[in-house]
Amino acid sequence: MATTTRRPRGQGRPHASAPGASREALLDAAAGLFGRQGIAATTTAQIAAEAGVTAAMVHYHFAGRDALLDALVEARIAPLLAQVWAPVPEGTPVAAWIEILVRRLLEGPGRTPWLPPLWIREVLSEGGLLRERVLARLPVAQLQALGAAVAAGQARGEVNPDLEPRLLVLSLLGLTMLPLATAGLWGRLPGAAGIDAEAIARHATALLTAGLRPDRPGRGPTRRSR
Amino acid sequence: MATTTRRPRGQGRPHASAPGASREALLDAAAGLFGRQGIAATTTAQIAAEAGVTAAMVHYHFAGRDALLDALVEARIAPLLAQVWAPVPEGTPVAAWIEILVRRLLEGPGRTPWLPPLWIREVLSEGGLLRERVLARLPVAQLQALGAAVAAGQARGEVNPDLEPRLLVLSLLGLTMLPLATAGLWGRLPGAAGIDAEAIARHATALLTAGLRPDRPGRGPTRRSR
DNA sequence: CTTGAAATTAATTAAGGTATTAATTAATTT
DNA sequence: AAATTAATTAATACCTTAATTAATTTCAAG
Repeated sequence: MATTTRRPRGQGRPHASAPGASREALLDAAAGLFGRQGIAATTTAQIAAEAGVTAAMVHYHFAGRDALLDALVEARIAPLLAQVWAPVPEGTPVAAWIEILVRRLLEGPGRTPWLPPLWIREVLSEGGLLRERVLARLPVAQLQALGAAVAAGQARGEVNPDLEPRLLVLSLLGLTMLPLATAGLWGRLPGAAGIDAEAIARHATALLTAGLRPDRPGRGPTRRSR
Repeated sequence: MATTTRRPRGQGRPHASAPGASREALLDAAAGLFGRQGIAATTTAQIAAEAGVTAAMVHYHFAGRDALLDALVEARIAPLLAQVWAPVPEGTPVAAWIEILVRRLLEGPGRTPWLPPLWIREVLSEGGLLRERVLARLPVAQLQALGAAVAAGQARGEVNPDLEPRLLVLSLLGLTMLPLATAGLWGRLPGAAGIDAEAIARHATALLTAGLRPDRPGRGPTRRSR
């Protein structure tokens, strides 16, 4: 829990520090709590406490609780989205494209502890409170381009024809963000310690590349360098 | 919205109907609302209204809102869990086992509209309100048996060695429950209509079987009979 | 220095939610 | 029948939370 310097602050304007510091602190506190507890279960008082200010500050820096959500998407989530969906070189083959996306997902959002649970819960889940706001910022053109590339690959016989191009991105999320979001869960299942982002990346890539089948039947484990 | 006969009911004990009817109605209403809005965002008053009774009934049939969650897990979720994890014949090969699980997931939980979102949001997600309750009912032995079978298959060179056995079940959920839970989302993305449970099953099975690669390079689409 | 704007806390208010109790009617037992 | 138990609504007390306002302190510009 927020190990910020929590000396009880008196009333009045505080001594000069980084400008906008408390605003940033509120956004960070909100992101963390939302990731851990979900948005609906988090009160403004909790956010303020974790940020080291009072609840009134939420209404000073933002118009209210709802506007805080807008600001969070704008300031913390949109940049990560842009990072993942940055353009790939023209003509990148589908398999390579997918692998790039997996790597980016695990290097950006995957390293932001609050993001995977927040994404799963508040964007993908039915009735999630960030759905509309994030939906409006999805890079639709990029998504469609990937779908088209997959379909083209299928037509040329280079991509598994039983795959549904429009489900592929969701599968990607299911193989990366979902395991990350549930990390706290399997810690309590017997014998499931020591699964880190690297393991998730290897597993996801392996599954996407070859499915359950061995890469070349009969070989030993392929040691993936890093 | 609950198309039950909603004639305003007077005070006092109602005329005999199915015994325990209002209790069941409350559980159904809770499941539906929880699936659509999430647990934290659903009030007892909403549940009661959808069930056609007053909020006081929640405290009559259950000890309170919290005990309602226990009852929901017991009466509505545990049976679905048991159905999915019913034993498979001794010695079933890994690939077939996985395919059985995919089919069961889509035929049981997958046909229960409220379950996928509820599972994603309240079981898998960090801080989900059903986590502890469901965790206590997971068929740990079954899960471990599957993990062991996968590891054995890898040792014999029959299963992709880069897969992480302990992540496989989660991957299964990511390829089945997650797309179902987000069905409401892609309805609003351009050109993504008409993806039903059948399509999800085909996509998931294809991905698990062969990954992105065509089954036998150069062939046309394999028409999967059903 | 003085004055107005900025950043913050404390205190208050209003809305909404859960749980509780009393009253009411139907069913069951004696 | 009479008494008791079961199922239900209505009213309300209590608590939590979001939002507002007033007071307080610091900063920056003339």
